Amino acid sequence: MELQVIKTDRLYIKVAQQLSKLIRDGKIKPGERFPAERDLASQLGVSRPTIREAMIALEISGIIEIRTGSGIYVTGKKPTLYTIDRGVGPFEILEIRYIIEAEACALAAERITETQLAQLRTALREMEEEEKQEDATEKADWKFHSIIAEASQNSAIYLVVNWLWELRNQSVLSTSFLESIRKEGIHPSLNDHKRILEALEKRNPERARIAMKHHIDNATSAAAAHFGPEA
Amino acid sequence: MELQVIKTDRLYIKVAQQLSKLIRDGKIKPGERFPAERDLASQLGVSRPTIREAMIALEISGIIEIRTGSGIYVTGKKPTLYTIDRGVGPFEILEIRYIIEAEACALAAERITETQLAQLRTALREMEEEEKQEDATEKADWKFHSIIAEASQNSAIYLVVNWLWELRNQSVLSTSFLESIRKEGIHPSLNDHKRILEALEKRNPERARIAMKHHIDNATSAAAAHFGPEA
DNA sequence: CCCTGTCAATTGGTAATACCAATATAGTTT
DNA sequence: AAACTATATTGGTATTACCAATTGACAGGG
Repeated sequence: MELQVIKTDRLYIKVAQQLSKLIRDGKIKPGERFPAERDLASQLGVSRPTIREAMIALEISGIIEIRTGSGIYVTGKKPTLYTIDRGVGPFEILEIRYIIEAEACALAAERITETQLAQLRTALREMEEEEKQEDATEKADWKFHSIIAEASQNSAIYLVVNWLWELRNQSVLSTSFLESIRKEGIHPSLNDHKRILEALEKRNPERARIAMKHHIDNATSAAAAHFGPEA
Repeated sequence: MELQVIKTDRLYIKVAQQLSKLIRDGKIKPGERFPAERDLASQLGVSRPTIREAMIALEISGIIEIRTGSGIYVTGKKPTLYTIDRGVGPFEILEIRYIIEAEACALAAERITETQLAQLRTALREMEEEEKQEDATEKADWKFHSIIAEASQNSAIYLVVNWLWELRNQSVLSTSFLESIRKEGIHPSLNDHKRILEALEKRNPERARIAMKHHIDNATSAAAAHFGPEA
């Protein structure tokens, strides 16, 4: 018999759970602002430092955004994975994306809804628009991949894929790497994405898997040609 | 031209980065205790609430453990992924593990060191010992899979695999599910793990991939037989 | 009527101080 | 040597204060 350590949750954790429940229940919608810290403290019967501690937990999970002098806003983002010490290199990101996004694509081919197909078409059009701009942000590219992860109907896959994209965008190493790629005119291939979409429209898991692998292979080759494969 | 929002980091983030650097640099080793909050505040020239806010960030990344009345200890864990709202079901965990751990195993077959092979043999022996106990915790099972993820030499894979295991152990739904499985005498198959180890010893990626897929298939079938596949 | 500038109120950021509760350590007693 | 007690050290939470950023209201000028 193994005894478990009795550890009561700290107050800030309880408060954070309560506040995230307000968001989950739709009481405070994306874009809306929380009551001020002082008001929340009063309503919940806790101190302002405790509210601030709870807000830190919510902030780093990504579901709120804190703006000094303005307020605390619900981002509308799903809670994301978070790591403080990011030492993941760009090729490691590509390698794990090759593994996970290919299979996510195959699962999506079986499980995708018509709504999600329509969303993918929209994202593809946005990518076409983005490509005309000089310093596009690849928001549409991320959206495209995020919809596929969502269509896999596995929330762990969804969380991990979005974390990888966030990692890719936040990492100093990765962003300077991506900026160099952009300057050299290397863009995510629209043709690759069109093939992915076609495979999903045909609900063909094998073709979807192959199309996504091909796409990430291309991205990896482009990166390797730029930096060399050891980066 | 796209303007970027100028946003300075908050003080607690700067402090958290500094403190995690102390750990990374080996200044404070696993098991060791941080100076008291009051002392840290004095040394860093910030207030105690700011130290506490920074510690919250480190706590939920898993690299420190806070014990009331005792102190703040370095856990020795690598920073883990963290999500507040865990809605990932046990079958979703198994599904993504099927995807990622199989490929991690194939990569490990190419990249594993003799030291890691020795660590795997030790973990296997510990699993044998654990199986004799009535309420084993599967620590050795986790260790076995964690070593393989590490041997893949992809830190993103390592982070995600450990996050999945932590998710599996922390989720209320998953732990009650695992407890039911344990009560019915369903244990992780030692034979499966032996086959995985053999494939890694032979440095055969294809056999390693197949062995890991077979193992997770077996775990999924056992779970499905118990709960039904919609859980 | 619209735009700009100013001021005050509201908001978050950080700090200092206080007190409570949990733990650890040292000393005393059995 | 072990057990018990007391004290010091530690984290947990709260109160209050002040600073800085933002927002909104209002007034004045074009």
